[in-house]
Amino acid sequence: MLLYNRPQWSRKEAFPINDAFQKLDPEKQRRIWDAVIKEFAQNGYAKASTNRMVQEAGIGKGMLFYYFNSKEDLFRSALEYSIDFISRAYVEKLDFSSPDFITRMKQAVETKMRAYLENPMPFVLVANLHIHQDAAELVPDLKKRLDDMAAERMADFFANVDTTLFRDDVPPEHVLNLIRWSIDGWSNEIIASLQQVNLTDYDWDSSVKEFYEFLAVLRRVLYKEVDHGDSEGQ
Amino acid sequence: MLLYNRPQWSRKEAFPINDAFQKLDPEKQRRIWDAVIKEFAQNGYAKASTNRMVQEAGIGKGMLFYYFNSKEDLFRSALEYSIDFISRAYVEKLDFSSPDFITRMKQAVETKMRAYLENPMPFVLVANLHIHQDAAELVPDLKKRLDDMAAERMADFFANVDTTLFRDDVPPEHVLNLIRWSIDGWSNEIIASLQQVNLTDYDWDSSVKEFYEFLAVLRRVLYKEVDHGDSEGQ
DNA sequence: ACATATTTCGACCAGATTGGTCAATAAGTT
DNA sequence: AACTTATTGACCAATCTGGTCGAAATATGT
Repeated sequence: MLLYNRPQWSRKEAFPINDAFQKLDPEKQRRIWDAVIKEFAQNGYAKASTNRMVQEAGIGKGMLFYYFNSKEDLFRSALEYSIDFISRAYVEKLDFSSPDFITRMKQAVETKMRAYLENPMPFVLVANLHIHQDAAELVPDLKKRLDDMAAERMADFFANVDTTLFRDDVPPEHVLNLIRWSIDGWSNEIIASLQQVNLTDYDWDSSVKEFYEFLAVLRRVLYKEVDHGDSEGQ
Repeated sequence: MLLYNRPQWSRKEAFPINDAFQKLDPEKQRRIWDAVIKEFAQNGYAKASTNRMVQEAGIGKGMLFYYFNSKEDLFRSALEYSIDFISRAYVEKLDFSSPDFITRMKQAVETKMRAYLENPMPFVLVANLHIHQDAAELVPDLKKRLDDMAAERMADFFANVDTTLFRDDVPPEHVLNLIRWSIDGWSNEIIASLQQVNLTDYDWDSSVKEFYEFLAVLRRVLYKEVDHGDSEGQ
């Protein structure tokens, strides 16, 4: 509507020129996403400020509304981008082939760690969604997609686990919880300590080694006794 | 100073009349604290809105600045109140007399749960302090008091633990971590499920029973084998 | 070289929100 | 009645809000 006599140099309102953003230098895209997602993650939708976003991203105010047409579009795009990244870099790389639950958890936590280090903000946004109702209500479809994704992941995660590996004087669901919570606790502390130390000079090797030792301990206390010879491959 | 010739009906600026607030109906005090602390906990200092506070508390705007003189005073008072409550209802009730780590953890988690249910907002405020720099910077002394309190609690917690109770094919620090993380994971899930269900009709009995079973499992897998006969008293 | 198209900026807008004040009044107290 | 205390919400200047737009810079094509 009204398009016919609108001068061509102002196609702005005609349809979204998101492609202008896509054509941007990837580094700049990343800077913008970081600033935008961080602001939304910290403040939800209503209280997030587009002014602070452009300031942190180091771009002019106009550009944000040139790439995305409105704050609402921007939020939707930011969440879509986050879901895409998490799917691609984490969820789709999960490997449920092993029936050994600890092996599964190990693979999952490593994959998540790698994805988180490559691009942490999407994880933060999604994790904080549930405390910002206004944001979640704005995009019910995306919220549902996320919930479904989480539910499906959970189901896959616990499907076809070989519980006969577990010691049999303890109910298997307790063993599963124990493993889950221990590994969560471990990775939470890693992430917490990560935020205080420079990423580059963090001692990953010794951290990974500790993690493997920790998994071995879990095996020893929660699995059936096994003819020893170090069960952990790689 | 300046007190002598100031008209008595305006002692307002002379010194804080916090006592006016103290004399309030305790229920009203509580309503106000809930609103105030919630707003600060969610938004930090700068982004918290006194307007929203008075609206949620159901009092007139003027009263907030009558009880407390400024937003800054208000924040300080709110954090002091929170620290006091946490100390009184949680930290001071911790019992480190038993050398059995699981017994200690059990007592601690029960105490914290009770305190949290009685008055959750102070815990939320203190837990969120570290993600709101502006708030923490405003009251460096209180921040330090909190950090010291946490450090001291941690130290007491691990002091004089009888590690000979633990199975000796696993390093004791791993056993300690395993217990800590498992119990944290358990209580996190309780709190999460609590937020979706009506508090009054939550099935506490079965939840507590599950917790005890869970502790028994921890004992079985992490402690030395012991002549059975159910070790858990009460 | 020029002309046209695309990016980029930031001053600017009206409307909302900010922390804080204060005159008016309601509720107690003596 | 006289006086003190508690309470309100309209009001203030200052700041911030999402969003616009003209102008300038840059890229592209010829």
